[in-house]
Amino acid sequence: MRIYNSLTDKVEEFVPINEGKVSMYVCGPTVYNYVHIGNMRPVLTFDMVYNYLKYLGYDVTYASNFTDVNPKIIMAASELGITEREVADRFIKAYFDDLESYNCSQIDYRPRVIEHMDHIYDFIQKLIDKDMAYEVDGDVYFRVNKINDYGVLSNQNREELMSGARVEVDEKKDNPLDFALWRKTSEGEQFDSPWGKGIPGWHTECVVMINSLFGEKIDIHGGGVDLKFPHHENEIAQSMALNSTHLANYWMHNGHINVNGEKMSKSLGNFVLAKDLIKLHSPNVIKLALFKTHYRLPLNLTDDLFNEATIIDKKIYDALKQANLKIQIENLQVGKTTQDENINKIMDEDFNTPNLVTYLTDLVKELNSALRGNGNIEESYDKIFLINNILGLKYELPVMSEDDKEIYNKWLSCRENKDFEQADRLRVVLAEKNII
RNA sequence: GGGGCUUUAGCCAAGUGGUAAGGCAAGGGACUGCAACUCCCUGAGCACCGGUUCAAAUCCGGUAGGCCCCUCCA
Repeated sequence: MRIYNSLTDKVEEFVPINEGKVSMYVCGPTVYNYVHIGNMRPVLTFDMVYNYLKYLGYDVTYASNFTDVNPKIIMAASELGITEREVADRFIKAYFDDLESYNCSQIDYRPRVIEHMDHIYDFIQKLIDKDMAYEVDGDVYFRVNKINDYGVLSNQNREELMSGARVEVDEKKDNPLDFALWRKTSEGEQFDSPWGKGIPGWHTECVVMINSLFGEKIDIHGGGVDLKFPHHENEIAQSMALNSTHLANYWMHNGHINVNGEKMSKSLGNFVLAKDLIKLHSPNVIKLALFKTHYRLPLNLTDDLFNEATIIDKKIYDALKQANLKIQIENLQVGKTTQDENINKIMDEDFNTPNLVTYLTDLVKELNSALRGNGNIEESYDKIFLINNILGLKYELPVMSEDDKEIYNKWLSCRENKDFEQADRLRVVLAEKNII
């Protein structure tokens, strides 16, 4: 198994910290609104990563957080006229609904900032004690200068960052690049910290959660490419300051999603919410559309893309449905094939899902051919399901009762005897039961 | 200004040194009592320029498009 590691910008052999086990953390949403399709890409991508690691036999522990303490939530609360907790609860609920409608795997941990406040205080205090951070007027900032390889993830250096016109100078900071670990607030929800009332900085929660759920270092840390800098860079800086580790051995970043060639933005009004897209396309179609492109590349959502995915999805379904029928009528034994080296060969190269989708369609072709007497139905069928499980594709196939089987056999014999009138009646019955 | 990604047929997209997978669309054909399903055939020399090499879409340098980050946007 080889993974592209953003930390080194190389494809590297994956070696877990503990043999046979994988710890994985992915930055989750700030729950101040419904998630859009851009938020769904990491969800679906790392769901696939999780599924593939499981397929390989790893014992995977997967965590993804909710940012439920954040200035955006304070703003949303004031706009909606409800409390910050109500905002967070509402959109966490909506997020879980989205995950369900997209047929996502259940993951192991869903930490919230609110549950980790004490850990955050401890963490920040330790940084202050080590002089890696300092308090000014109720704010606490991290000393970026103390980290030698600051910029290791995003390939930037302090000097260039400093000279950049975008860096605003804040009188309170020793260095303009220093980032807030704790911020004094005067409005909205406030927490009583050792440095006064306020809220934690965004970059701290992920490190704290990882440390308290897994320890000082995990195997895989994931998220959208936009989080590389400053968010992930700052997570690494804090972890280096306290534990002298880069927090994760493998950093993975998924590319962005555009819609019809344009970046999603509020001003363009082209935000595609996850809950709206799922009304237009099934989860299978959306996943196929996504996985037809490698996770690291940008992805442009268009009608053409979804049309193509819809056709692939239907072909898979049609073949599986016919195979399923034959399997039940002829009592074929499926589920015996649990590994396929072709899948490994494809996926071991940094999760090459475009090639996996191609292989999937090849297997569908094989299955169709087997259904016409040229090949092994069970094996092709099993392999297709191995891939479906990795990509998170779900197909509901009809289960036939004894009666159904009888009707089906009768239909076949009527056709054989050229009793087309009766055959047509039976065909309608079978079609209504979704059996053919 | 700095960092990074990207450019392969009408469209989507693999391939990262050895002679261009696959899909969609289009056209042609086969199968078929009817439905549905299925199968086969047909297309590019890889943005451009230069270099390295016996050999480059693949490596190096440059030019030109597109995109992302440096604004708590995945």
